[in-house]
Amino acid sequence: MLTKAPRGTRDLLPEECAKWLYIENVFRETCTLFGYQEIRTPTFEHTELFQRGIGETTDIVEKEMYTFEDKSGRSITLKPEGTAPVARAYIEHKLYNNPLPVKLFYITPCFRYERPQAGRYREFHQFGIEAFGSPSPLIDVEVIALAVLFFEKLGLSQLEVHINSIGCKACREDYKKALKDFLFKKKDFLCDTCLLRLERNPLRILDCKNPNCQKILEDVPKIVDYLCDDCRRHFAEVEKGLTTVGVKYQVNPGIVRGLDYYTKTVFEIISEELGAQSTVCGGGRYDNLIEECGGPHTPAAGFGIGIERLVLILEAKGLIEIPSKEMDVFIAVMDENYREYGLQLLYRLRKTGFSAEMDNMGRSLKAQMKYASKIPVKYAFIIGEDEVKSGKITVKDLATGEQDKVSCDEAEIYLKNKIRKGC
RNA sequence: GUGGAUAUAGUUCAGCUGGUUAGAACGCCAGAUUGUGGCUCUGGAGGUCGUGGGUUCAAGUCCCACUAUCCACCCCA
Repeated sequence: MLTKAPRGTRDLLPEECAKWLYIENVFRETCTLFGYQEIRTPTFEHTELFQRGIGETTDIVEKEMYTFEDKSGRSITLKPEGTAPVARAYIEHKLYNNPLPVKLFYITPCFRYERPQAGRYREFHQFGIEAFGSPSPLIDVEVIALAVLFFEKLGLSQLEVHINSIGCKACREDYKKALKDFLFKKKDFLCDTCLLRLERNPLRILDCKNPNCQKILEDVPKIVDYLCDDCRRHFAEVEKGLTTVGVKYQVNPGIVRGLDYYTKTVFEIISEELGAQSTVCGGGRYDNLIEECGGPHTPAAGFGIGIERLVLILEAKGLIEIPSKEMDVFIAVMDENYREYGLQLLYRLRKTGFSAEMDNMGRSLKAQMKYASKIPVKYAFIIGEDEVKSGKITVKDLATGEQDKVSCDEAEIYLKNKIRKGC
């Protein structure tokens, strides 16, 4: 236990960190292009926020939250998703006094107590964006388009965009009733979990994967047929907007999303590279969340992207760039007598902006050279008796094996000309 | 929470029906006549065989429990 990360968590070793950093940079870049600004919210919140925001009957709140009491008896929960905390911050800091819409993005760890699986961890990370204050379908379009552009920048253009509308409060109730009536007649053919859902949350039956239920669902009433005029118009404009900005999508009536706060547009972006967890991005519009959390009526929309899943896809497709960790210089010294001379040069180079390294293991010159080529490093500076006497360092290009003599004073200039960097 | 598979060096694995000091490859470290890497050769370090019980003269090898990992269900990112 002592030497093992807790179940469902993991360490990102340097090589993996480099990949994450690259992806994060692409995400930040994309968000900036769309005018979204970064926000960072706490790792934990009052439990109440998630109960109220996500919904008491959702799986997340019912069985997946990391909830505990702190030393003064407050109920605290590690954030299971990113939207509710951002919504809370929006209200707390009265960001609605800014010119609307307020557009924010975040990169955050999330925590859910579940059995780990392919692309599923107990601590996982999300990229997300939220746009507050605009009821316009063009915001829905922008949110989806931002995700799509982000994936494209990473080289992923084959991902499927599935969209649906689950209506507003009013039309959803009508639909739920119609759905219940329909399914009630077929209840003998539904699986056990769907029978439970029939009472508690009938919408959830729509994405059941049980083959028998799937068959029944073929003729199920579709929510698009129950949308009110406003919701119908909204959805049509989302579709039109997506087409205008060149986002390919498909309408999928099965997309209902597991969080209670969604209204109108919901969407998922799916990859076939992931096993059972095929959703890499999920989001939609949530026009009531801010008000339910005690803020002014504020329509909003956003998405969350699972970073671990994204990395899995990029790795499967060979699209992940691993930046070279090659260093500029290794200073190899003959023996202890020349260490000080080398050390001075080492820090001179580092201060100038060259990455430089020197032996700290008491290795022989030969072993130092061996180590230098393993790091790896572009140039080895060799310092011994001759070099110190003449003031000229032996420089070896480890790629070609060629050697040069360079005045110690002009080492930076030499490097600058060779690798166009620093100074 | 449910089901299935797995658990041997840093890594990937071998170890047949239980039988002497648990192996290989790669990696790591050090040498190959003394101021230099990548190739080659030689040597070395490194394993409570997931943990705890049990069966047996004897268990990495059989049985049980626990833990962890992987996969799937549920649900989601």
